[in-house]
Amino acid sequence: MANSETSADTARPWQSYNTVYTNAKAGMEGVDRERVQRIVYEMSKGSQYFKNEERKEAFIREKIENMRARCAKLKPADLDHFQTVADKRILELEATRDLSRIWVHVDMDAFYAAVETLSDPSLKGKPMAVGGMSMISTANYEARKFGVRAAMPGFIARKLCPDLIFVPTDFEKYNHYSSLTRKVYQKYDPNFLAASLDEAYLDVTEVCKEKGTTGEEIAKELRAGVYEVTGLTCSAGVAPNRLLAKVCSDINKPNGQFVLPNNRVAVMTFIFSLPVRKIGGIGKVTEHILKDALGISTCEEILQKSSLICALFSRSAADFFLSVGLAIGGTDTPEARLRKSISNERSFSATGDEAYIYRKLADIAEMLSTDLQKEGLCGRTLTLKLKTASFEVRTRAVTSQKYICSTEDILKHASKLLKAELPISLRLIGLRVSHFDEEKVGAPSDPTQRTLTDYILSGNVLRKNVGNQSSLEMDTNGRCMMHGEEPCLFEDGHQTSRDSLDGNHVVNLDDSKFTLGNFDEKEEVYESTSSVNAETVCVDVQNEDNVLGGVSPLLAAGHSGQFEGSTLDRVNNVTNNHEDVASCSVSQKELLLWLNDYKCSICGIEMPASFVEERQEHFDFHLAEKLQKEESGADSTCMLSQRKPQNPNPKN
DNA sequence: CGGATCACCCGTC
DNA sequence: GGGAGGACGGGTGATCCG
Repeated sequence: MANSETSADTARPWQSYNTVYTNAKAGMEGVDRERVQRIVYEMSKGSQYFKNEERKEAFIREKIENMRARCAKLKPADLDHFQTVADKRILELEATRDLSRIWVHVDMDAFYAAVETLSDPSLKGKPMAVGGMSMISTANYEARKFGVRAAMPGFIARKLCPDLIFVPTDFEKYNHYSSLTRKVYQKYDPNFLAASLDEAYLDVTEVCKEKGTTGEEIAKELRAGVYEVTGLTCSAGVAPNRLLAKVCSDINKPNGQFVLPNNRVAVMTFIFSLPVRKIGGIGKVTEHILKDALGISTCEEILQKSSLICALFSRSAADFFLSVGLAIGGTDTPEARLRKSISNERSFSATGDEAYIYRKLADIAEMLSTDLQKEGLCGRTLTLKLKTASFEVRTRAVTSQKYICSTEDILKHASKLLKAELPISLRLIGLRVSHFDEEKVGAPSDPTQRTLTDYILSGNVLRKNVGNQSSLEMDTNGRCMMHGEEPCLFEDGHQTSRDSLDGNHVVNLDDSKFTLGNFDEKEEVYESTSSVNAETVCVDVQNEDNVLGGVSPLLAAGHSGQFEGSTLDRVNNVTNNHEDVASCSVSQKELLLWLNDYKCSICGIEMPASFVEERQEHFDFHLAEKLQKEESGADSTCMLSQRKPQNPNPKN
């Protein structure tokens, strides 16, 4: 073994190579950690990738040093002040606690691998991974015993487990099984949130009441149901909010469940012993920062060091951490959110060949344009992403007046951006379009758009008087994505949507909830406990600035920006969201048509989710039908022109 | 000074 | 034998501009 690189430990250098692959994860019990770490280290060291990891690591260490220095400079008076701030926030957050809901988080066990085993039973019992030499998506439990894990490059996995069988990914198959599971979820919560193909959150409060049963029983029943229709096992967590449910589903994995009762003592006991890393939204870096800058490893320590949290982090970040410490997470059914960007990127073996690079760029531009047109979107901002041969990532962006979506326009801007970076040796090129027209276009109450929206919504998708999403799709961060419709259309029935922080990630849901719920009436909880009003916030800013002025100008600036930003955002979003609703992309509404993600709500035809293009066509058909009836209205052209797709009458 | 934009970072599956 | 993904959203600090 070589031990040149790291200075920390001369005998066992790999011990200081912090890889994510040795984290505690389901199925990792009994893994020879040291062996895994050593092999990963030896396969990695000296590579460009490894060097880049070291560079990043050094950067984080520096950041941590800065934070420690800032901590050290805090005087007792400052600490007092921040303790006061923290205590106040904790009280406010505590007031938002809602223990009345029962949430279930369902997580399929080694989903892709399990599906592959289902279609090829000979794989059963053998170590297997879905993915290729460059990257593994999922490994089955047999493979995990060797330390093989998701997100690990295949060639390292093979070294860890020479008999490992590789199976290429097949998303159509996973989609199919995913939709089968969702039909089961639907029965327990028609508004369930799909977090990914293999994960979902269900609010089973109502169904528990109806059936006079417990969350535990429901979870058992639901898992049995999933097994029945798919032959696949899953695990579940039952808890009063999503943040906790997610943690709980991991506890008895695979094919198990864990129930956290709806009482404060149980919840607090549970959260206190939990390492922060278990919380969704706290990854490797944040864990590292909390640990080495603040000495925080468990959730309990977050509360113990709440003054430091408030002193060092922005308000939104501090709020997130504090609510984690309090085990407060999302209990509402969040509104659908519209897509904000769309992107496409590809890796290839590093090259400096300009002709090749330009060709790749053109390919990606084309794929991106296709995706945009599929969604009927155009955007003003184009971002070029490059990863150099040394794994350094750069982004370069332009924003133009015009909304673009054609391959030519994209390529034109992208080439310009790329040109400025040449000469360069690259291993990845990506393009992203954002700043969609939705955000600007459309009067708040354009009658035509309203009509169309109503039309789509009226497709019998609505169920209970609260929440009408046929099924919300959440993005990878646990945020909710389209599929459903917009909050302000059902404001009246949707009052539950303003608890503090969504458990699944740091902040924004919180902000958007404010705005979407729009703060007129019915603000019981927040009104009294939190500084919702712009005036209050501004006063806070003044105070903070004054105090902070003597401590850390940098921090003070950060704080004030934060406050003002969020205030403004709220104001902006109130208007924007109304506009969004009115002008929401037709295609983004498309899924409203598919009951149970399967059956057209208008004509009843059945079409699985994987028939993407067929569905689009089918939707266009209904759209055209509808538009023909209504076409007399001139306003509709405005909308059609932005929405692009193959509608009967694309004007300009 | 405030808003818009940019660049970069983090986290998730 | 070398080889470390793709897509998305959010946060934040810097900088430019009017």
